[in-house]
Amino acid sequence: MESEIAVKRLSALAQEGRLAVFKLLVQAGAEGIAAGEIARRFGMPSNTLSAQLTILSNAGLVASRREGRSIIYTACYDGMGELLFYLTEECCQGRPEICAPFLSPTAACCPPGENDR
Amino acid sequence: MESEIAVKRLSALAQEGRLAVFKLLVQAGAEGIAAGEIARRFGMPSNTLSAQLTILSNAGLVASRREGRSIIYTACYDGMGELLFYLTEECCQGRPEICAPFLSPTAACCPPGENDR
DNA sequence: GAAATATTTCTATATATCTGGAAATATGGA
DNA sequence: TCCATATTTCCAGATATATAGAAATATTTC
Repeated sequence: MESEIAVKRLSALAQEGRLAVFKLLVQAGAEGIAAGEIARRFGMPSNTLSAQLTILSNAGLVASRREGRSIIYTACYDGMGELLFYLTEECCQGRPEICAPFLSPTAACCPPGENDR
Repeated sequence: MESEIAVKRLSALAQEGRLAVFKLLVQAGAEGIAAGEIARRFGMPSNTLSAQLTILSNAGLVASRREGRSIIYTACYDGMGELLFYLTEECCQGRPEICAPFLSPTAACCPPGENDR
């Protein structure tokens, strides 16, 4: 991953509201949660939340799909995994095999099939 | 970890310059690198770098020790590990054992003894 | 097609962050 | 003590981010 993307993802997560939203979506799994429902849970105006979701989405950390009138957001586990890998890949004098094999971008956080976008 | 600390750490890493400095220190290991040497490598004014290091330090991502006239900075692998754990701990419907056992705060990124503060 | 619901886009204001010049502080050596 | 080196602190201007009101867009239902 390029550092530019890593910074974008880190920035997206570096805010109380967005981090809370992201964690909620991470917990929610593949089913996801509608934008309105998220706003309701956090008592946030819908337009404010929409801006937050756009930032997370542009960073590749969440995805969305329309379902009727609602737009359902889900966490992108792959995007998260790539970031975790980037943060640790060159640890220990460039010998990532020591500490980060389990963090490889292909090692999905959730069981296969559960986190397909 | 409290979300406030997570946000602080994410914010600290969410900037090109600081992320590069942090990765450099992660690669450097326990030996660390002097502030001046870091500034030289990145062609950064010393006061600008100092501000960046202060932010990383306040976030608990780097530590420093004085050695003669120089101040040596090192990565805090534990602080990093805690953050990674926080980001993944409630993944998969609150069953972290599925995806994050290897990310536990006690699972050091580097071999034991190499990353003691 | 009109009304209700869900979400986004436009826009502006407030707030926070980034950067580096200049001065201050700390250490080591002559 | 005086000077050179290493780093930090103070400060201010430029830039970026956060928030939300109002209007616009999209979808379903009647």
